[in-house]
Amino acid sequence: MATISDVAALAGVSTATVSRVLNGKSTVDTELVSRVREAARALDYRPNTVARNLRRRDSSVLSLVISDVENPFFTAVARGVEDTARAAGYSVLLGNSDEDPDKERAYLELAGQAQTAGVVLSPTGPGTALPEGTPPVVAVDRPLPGGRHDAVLVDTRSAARLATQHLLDQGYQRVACLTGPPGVHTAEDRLAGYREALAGRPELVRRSEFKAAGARQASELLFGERDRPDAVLVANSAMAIGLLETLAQQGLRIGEDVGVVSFDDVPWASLVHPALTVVRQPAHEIGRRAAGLLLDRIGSVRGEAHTVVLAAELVVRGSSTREV
Amino acid sequence: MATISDVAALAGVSTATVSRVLNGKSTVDTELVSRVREAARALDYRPNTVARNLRRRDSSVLSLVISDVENPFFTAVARGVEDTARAAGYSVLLGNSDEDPDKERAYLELAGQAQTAGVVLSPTGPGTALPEGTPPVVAVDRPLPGGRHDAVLVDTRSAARLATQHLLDQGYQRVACLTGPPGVHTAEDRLAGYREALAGRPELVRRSEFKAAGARQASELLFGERDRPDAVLVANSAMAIGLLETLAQQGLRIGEDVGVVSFDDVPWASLVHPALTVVRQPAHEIGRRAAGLLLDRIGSVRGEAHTVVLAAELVVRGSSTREV
DNA sequence: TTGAAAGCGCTAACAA
DNA sequence: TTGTTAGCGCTTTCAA
Repeated sequence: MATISDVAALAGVSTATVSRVLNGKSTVDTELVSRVREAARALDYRPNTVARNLRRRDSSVLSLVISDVENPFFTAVARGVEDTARAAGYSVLLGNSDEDPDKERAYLELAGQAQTAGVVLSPTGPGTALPEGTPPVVAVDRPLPGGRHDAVLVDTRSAARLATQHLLDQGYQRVACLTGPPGVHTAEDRLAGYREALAGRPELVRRSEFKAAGARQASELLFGERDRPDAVLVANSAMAIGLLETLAQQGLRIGEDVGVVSFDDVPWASLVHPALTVVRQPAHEIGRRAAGLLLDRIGSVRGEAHTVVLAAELVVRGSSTREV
Repeated sequence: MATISDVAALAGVSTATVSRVLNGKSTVDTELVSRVREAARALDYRPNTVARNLRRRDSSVLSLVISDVENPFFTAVARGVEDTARAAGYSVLLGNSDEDPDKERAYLELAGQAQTAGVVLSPTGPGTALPEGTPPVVAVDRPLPGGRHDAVLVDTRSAARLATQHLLDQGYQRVACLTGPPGVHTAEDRLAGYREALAGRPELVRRSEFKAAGARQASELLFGERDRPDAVLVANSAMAIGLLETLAQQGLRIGEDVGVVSFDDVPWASLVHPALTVVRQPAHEIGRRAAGLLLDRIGSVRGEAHTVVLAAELVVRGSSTREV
């Protein structure tokens, strides 16, 4: 690979001039500009971004640390981040923390050491701490403890309340809530919304990790008991899979025997029968807004932390009604 | 952030000694080792990987350029890559080419300029060219033209043949193939397998991009014609969504009226009714093998290109049989 | 075993 | 407008 000195030598100028031409800084004689351009082309020169970043003490890559790459919600967030990052000339380094605080920490360390310009992070839990040297952070989906950081969240509590209320309105009597692990903000928030809607009715709560396997186990317990629920609010789409598998296995008809509302609209929601009623979160927009906030923060270090709270939308389909 | 000089100053040694201690190179007096260690801890020192990479002229990050982050197949490949990369002390820079050769090129440029140690790439198409300065590459899912690069592929042609044969064996008469864009290797391969199984019977081929929307359009055309197919082999899970939506809309019963086999086993395949018969590709293993090949290649620059071809498995469920 | 010194490729003061 | 020079933070000869 040709270096800047090779280009300078071929063009008969100093490396400083080459740098100026290539970065469009200050003004350079048009004659020299074309000589440099030509030399660069002739040598098929590409600037070494590592060297550039070292010198400039920043870079044009953002880190994105998410808790589950196989979750379509986070995948859509990632696209949102990538889209606005790209438009601003940034690229995105993705890390999958897999809900593991150790992995999360490793990726945050990397973000700092690798001179990443900033990070979009969906924290694994309340224990998330930012290592020394971490660049500006925007939290998504879940807030960072301390509230000193920008965040893009969803009003998932109201959504859970509305969803639960909807099930009650449809005549379901024993509405259960299948939510995520204790301490995880989204899990607690959805649970809180559920409780609000219940308004004193007996509650029926089960927890598992945000994966299909855990939700299947929890569902089996839930429906193995004497006082079965006749409706379930489930906290994400992976868990919905575990729940629906269990219902099918037990011969329970969705909608008719058991009303279901799941968080996250997924492409297959309309393909199951009856179609799945969901709480649709604006995942792509979350990513776009987060990247936007981060870019602002990188541009000018203003003080206050901004928290953007987006609304979720209840999309009613067949799984939450008996009038099929 | 503390630098290596700060540590050296505090420990009363040279930066060279600090470097030696931190990298475990050559032998350093135990006394000095502990002084350096302590100084590093006191200052909460973290090496600047950018500077290190510049000097060492390599790095411990791999690039992964895939053609669609929202496709569960590629997401699973990504996990495979990440898992083995992490185990070897590498991290992964993800780029989403979105089937766009320009984006792909941009990410490949980045991989080279950012001194990435290697790249795992699912090429967008036959036009994919590697820019000057691209590190070692291993192709996944689709081969790179020229055959000079390592690749991890799936024998998708045999799988398509078997899947088609299975539909014929089940008594379907007019089997159609809904495949990807012309020139895309996987699209052509699956089509070829379909044709082999047809063995002279009239073929019925439609193409679209590998997305739900395109497949829906194509399906509408396919089922709007006089001579409708009574079975379809569809080339990926996103396209399957478009197809199933169309069938539902037209009131056609899956399995009974129209047999369906789709590529890629997805979590929701068993939730639709009847459950979806699929060709299961070992996505996670593809990722693991690709990362393994890449790490080998990075370790020692041996000549020959290796191509690993993995088998796919037909998983028969209800959508491809009439005996529901 | 240790330190001095050079330099990875680039950018940014500072002079000219 | 251009070139000279001094680093960014680290690793690695080369001497001592």
